[in-house]
Amino acid sequence: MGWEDVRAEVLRRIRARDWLPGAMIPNEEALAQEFGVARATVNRALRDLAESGLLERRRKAGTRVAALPVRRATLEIPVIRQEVEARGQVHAFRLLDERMALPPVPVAGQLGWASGAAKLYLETLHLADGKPYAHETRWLDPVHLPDPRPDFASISVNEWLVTHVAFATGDIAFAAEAADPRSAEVLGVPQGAALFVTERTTFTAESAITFVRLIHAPGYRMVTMV
Amino acid sequence: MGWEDVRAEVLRRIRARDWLPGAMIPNEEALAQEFGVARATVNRALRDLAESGLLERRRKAGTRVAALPVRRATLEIPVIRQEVEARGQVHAFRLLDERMALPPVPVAGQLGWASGAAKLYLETLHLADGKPYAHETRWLDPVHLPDPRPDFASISVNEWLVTHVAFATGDIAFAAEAADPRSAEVLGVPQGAALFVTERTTFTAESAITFVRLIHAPGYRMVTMV
DNA sequence: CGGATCATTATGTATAGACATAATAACGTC
DNA sequence: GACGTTATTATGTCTATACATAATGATCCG
Repeated sequence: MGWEDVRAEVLRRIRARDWLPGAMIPNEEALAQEFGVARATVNRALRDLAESGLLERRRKAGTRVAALPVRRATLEIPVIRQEVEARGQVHAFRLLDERMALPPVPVAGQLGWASGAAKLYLETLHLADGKPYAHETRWLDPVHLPDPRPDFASISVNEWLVTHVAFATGDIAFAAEAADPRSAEVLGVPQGAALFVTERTTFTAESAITFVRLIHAPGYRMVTMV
Repeated sequence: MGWEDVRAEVLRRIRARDWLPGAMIPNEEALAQEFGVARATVNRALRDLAESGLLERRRKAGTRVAALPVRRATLEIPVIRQEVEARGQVHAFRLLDERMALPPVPVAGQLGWASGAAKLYLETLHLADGKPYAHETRWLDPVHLPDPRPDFASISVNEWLVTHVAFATGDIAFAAEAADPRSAEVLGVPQGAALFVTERTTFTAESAITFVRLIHAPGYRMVTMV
């Protein structure tokens, strides 16, 4: 009887509605006795279910089945190359543009960059089996780059960053947007087509490193299991 | 020195590039000695970092910093009412349609429903502060409903399901789609507008319960931290 | 040399016992 | 009855120890 067995049994009781949404369940001590395991084992199982949003736990108050479960799904956010290769396709990319320029005010603002400071702008087209897969536009603070700059035509910016710049925190946003003229041209779709967009901001402890927009080709779906 | 402190210190070393991507880190025993804690405490910390994709662990092979980290972000998928209320707005909904009908072949196929069997079709408009927030279309197997059916005009289908039907597994997909005539009319946007769509399929152990499409009003963004 | 076998090793998990912590419930006082 | 204090309780975490398990590397044998 391992902690996964305990979790499975608890999950079964929730699904079978032995324990109803909003109802308290027995405390760890009692469950440990019932299953004949140590309390730590029950704790591990219940903690896991709480992390995925099925249980709500509070000290002293006890454990209850979530009434309106906020399901937590984990999204895997791979490097594009891995994503394409996982589909059994060949990944390639073309660096379309690379120049120093003034970032738009909203971008500079969100990243805490002083307005009027030029940053590196990079534009890349990712291909899967030779067909457009995603249009990447990126603002990057060149402070984090060595001199001379890496050759981003041969190694993708993202992969260079993850292997050469300190791991970082950040946030990710997903949205639907109409294709602007540039993305439409690059991806070979009509202007105004509905495209899935991923925006990612990455920070080190002190300052913003980079802001990327990934505009995916039509038909892109992000899938997860619950 | 708790496990969160251990995690913080390990994370610091990864970010500071003391431990490079792809490199091995000391084993649990050694770290436990260094930090003056039990091995279980180190284990908890390293396991947590491995779950979020920053470390790769294999028995006997040891622990290494992920070379190309597949970042795992957790998405919270709340009930719409909670989502709207969390934004400080008032949630309301209108049941637009409720009837028995034949589900389209792709829907029936994905859910494993026999073709030719009529199911319940429900169409709902969710409002935030009186403005269109999301257009919900749903196919539901009436097997899971009591007779007579609940009054879905007064309690939203989703909330009725989570509180009255056994918890279930399922999958969720996100995509960008152009507004079809019906969604455009209901949400008050031009046809072809880029809309964010969430599709969710829910199963019990045996059979499919429901398939929902949530078509969000323009401007909808799904955000997560890493 | 190739391949099967076995010892070694790092992580994975279980255990009993202990103390910490947060939150509730009970109590006493005014 | 309202309010502040204290006791109680369930979860949270840590420790030391033990054994399980998977993967590697070394060894032995044909």
